[in-house]
Amino acid sequence: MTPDTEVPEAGLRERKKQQTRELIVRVALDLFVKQGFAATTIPEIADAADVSPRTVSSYFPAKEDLVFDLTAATFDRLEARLHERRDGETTAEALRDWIASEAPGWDDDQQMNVRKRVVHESEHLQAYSKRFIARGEELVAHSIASDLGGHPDDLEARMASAATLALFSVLNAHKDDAAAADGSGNCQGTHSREDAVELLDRALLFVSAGIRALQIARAEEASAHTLGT
Amino acid sequence: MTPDTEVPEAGLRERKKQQTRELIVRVALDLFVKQGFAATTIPEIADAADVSPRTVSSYFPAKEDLVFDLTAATFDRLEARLHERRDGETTAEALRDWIASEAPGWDDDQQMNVRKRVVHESEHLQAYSKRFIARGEELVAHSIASDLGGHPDDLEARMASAATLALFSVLNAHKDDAAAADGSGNCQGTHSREDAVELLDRALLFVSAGIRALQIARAEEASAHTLGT
DNA sequence: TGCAAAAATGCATCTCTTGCAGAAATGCCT
DNA sequence: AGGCATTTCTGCAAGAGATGCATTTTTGCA
Repeated sequence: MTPDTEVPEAGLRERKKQQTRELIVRVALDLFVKQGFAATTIPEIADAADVSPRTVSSYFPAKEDLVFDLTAATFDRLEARLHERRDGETTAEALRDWIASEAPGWDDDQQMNVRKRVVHESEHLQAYSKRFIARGEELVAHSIASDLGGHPDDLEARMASAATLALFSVLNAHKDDAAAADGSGNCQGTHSREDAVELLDRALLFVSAGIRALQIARAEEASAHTLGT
Repeated sequence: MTPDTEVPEAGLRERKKQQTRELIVRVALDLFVKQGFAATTIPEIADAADVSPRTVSSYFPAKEDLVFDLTAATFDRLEARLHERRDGETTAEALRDWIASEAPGWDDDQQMNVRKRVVHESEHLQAYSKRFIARGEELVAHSIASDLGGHPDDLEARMASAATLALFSVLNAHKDDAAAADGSGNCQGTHSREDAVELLDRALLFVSAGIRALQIARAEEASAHTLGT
């Protein structure tokens, strides 16, 4: 057993690992932008990062995961945030909190912008990105279900989470617009910093209205039954 | 030019092609059930279907497409239905119509049940299935946007379509439950025939309530501006 | 300094995917 | 019926990613 704290600072070894990982991602995204995703081979990436191809594959089970490394981390944090919310804290509140802490980085982060550009011109990657959205939906659905005291596979929870996550489609679409309108490949921050929070609020409004509508409908149905209609 | 009608009956050649395609799908699903998706190779499938491996790959660009052949066709019909709706017909109405005509086949169809079983035990296939859901969302988002006179990438359209398509998550989840509860692999119709339409109605209720909420919010915001708040 | 764990590497293999050219079949016209 | 054009199927081969395994190198710690 390690004597004291386990989380504070990872060993130097761990840090180096992380460093290598980031290097590979950086190099890979670079090549993807220059030559396209499909046209870039893993050995190429390995060369550029000064590691063996086998190492790349070890870090990233699928080539596509190189593109979504940050995305995965973002959703990791969502998962953590949803799990560690205080008693009584709503999923909506946790989401708001999470977005508020994530969004500020989205505009400036070079990685994010590069990723967007790469994904934008590859149907395959767009499809792959859905995996992460799906993961988000799963997380939110479970969280909402626990709020509502229902099952994660209930229509309400499912619709609510799907609608909430739709936010990302919008966000990405807007960024694409910005990038496209820009003409040049350079698509740095246009907006979305506070947009993200604002959009989420609208989404939450939508969702809560929807849920309420279903609850009312159910109540009416129940009373109708009681009255023997 | 062909003399008269062009659509009525496809040539015999076309029919045979379709026949081969279906044979391959049938055989493939069979093997997938028996040995699992990953453990089944394309040459195996080709052998079983008495065609060359190259032919299989020609018909189905990706091995996964063998699993979702019917799914793709279903969404083809959705696309057609949404395109050919009469003036004034709501997306919701078209959806209802579409579901009503599709759902009856879902329970009995052996293919569907087999597909579900295969997909259920493969994360990879579950992820792949999202591609079709995404396509559906795209279609519905466009349709709704044209109803609302907005852009398909507007939050409302996006949320509405996402929430609507969430129906399939629920449907599949329920069928999974049924299959799991059944114990034996035999998971034939438990419900969902009319469930699908009923669920859709609930979904549409949810969606319309959400949209209305957003519209109201927007209106209030506008009046607030006018009043100089 | 030396040892044990962890990481990186090299190698081999399997499978999918795709392009290309030739063979086979199908449809149609004379 | 025969012949021709088109479409499909087939066989071959190369390219790339994913993965298991054994080996070497690095790192952390006693």
